[in-house]
Amino acid sequence: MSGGDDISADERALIFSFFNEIGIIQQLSSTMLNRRLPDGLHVSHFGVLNHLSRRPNGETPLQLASAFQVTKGTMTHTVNVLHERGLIVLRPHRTDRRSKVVTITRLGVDFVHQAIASLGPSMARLSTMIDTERLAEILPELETIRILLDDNRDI
Amino acid sequence: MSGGDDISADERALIFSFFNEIGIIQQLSSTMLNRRLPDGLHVSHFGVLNHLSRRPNGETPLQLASAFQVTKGTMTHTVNVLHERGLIVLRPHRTDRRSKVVTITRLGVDFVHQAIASLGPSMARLSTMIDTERLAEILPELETIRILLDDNRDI
DNA sequence: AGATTGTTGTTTAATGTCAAACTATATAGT
DNA sequence: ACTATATAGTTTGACATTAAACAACAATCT
Repeated sequence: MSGGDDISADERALIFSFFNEIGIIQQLSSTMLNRRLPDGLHVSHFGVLNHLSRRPNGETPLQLASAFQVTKGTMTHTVNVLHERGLIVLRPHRTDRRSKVVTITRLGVDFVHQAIASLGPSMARLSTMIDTERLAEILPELETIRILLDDNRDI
Repeated sequence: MSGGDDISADERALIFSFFNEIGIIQQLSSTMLNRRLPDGLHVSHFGVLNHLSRRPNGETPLQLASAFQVTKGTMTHTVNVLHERGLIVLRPHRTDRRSKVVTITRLGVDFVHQAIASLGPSMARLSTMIDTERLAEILPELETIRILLDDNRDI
């Protein structure tokens, strides 16, 4: 009886619909990307590599997990896969002996380029069909919602 | 060399960012919903039940798979879980003996109501933080993109 | 210093999902 | 009618992800 759960059915339906669309788009896009990615790699792997390719100093597994909003266990698994394929290097952290630093290798950079090339045609076709200006307009809204959800994980 | 894959790095980054935000929002929202859903049920189960609660005549597994953009095998699994828990009924299709019709049970309807009640407070807090008018504005854009991706699954 | 609490990464078991092969029925072509 | 092709649902094997328990180290408190 502490109140706060009064919400109209319309609003609830709106939020449900929003999350539903998000879920479907995610499923369609990741399935599409997974099919196009070289060598059986998954979107999650590509995402991490792409992220690392912009960070020459590397990041810790926990930073990666936080960036992609997956659990630590998931990132352990992802990092292992990338490591087994020689796409990243794992080094002990300089000051914190609990931690590690993940750095992308030459091979990893090459893979990112190759993956982007593989996705190129699909991206090009998408960009002709999607109004990318509209996309640019709603992207900040999505970021806002993402940050909001992130900050209220315990909700 | 058949052309068509000329796209600016900016546009590519935009599309990547979009899909990345979608993925993170999906992960955050489904994690949040999964934690709040009663009896260990998953968002995918709730989604199907909620869908069926609006369709008294039921739907075939394939229609459900299409509505949620998952494979037939995935929907077989989801339907099995719901069936084991007595939340749906499976009947043979009237005219097509390959097919089946899925209908929600009384228990299933109750579950949907219970789940919505469980999610109520979270939804209420979200609706105070998110600008729902903005949400309503971008929802059609998401639908457009979803339909576009759906129609170009082979891309 | 010593004990408590927090943080980083790993491990384990369970589950959702996919792709591909398969069965059964339906539809189309001849 | 017969054959070939298409469609609905299932099964199998692989894998990404999660939650929870765990080990090792760090930070804090007294």
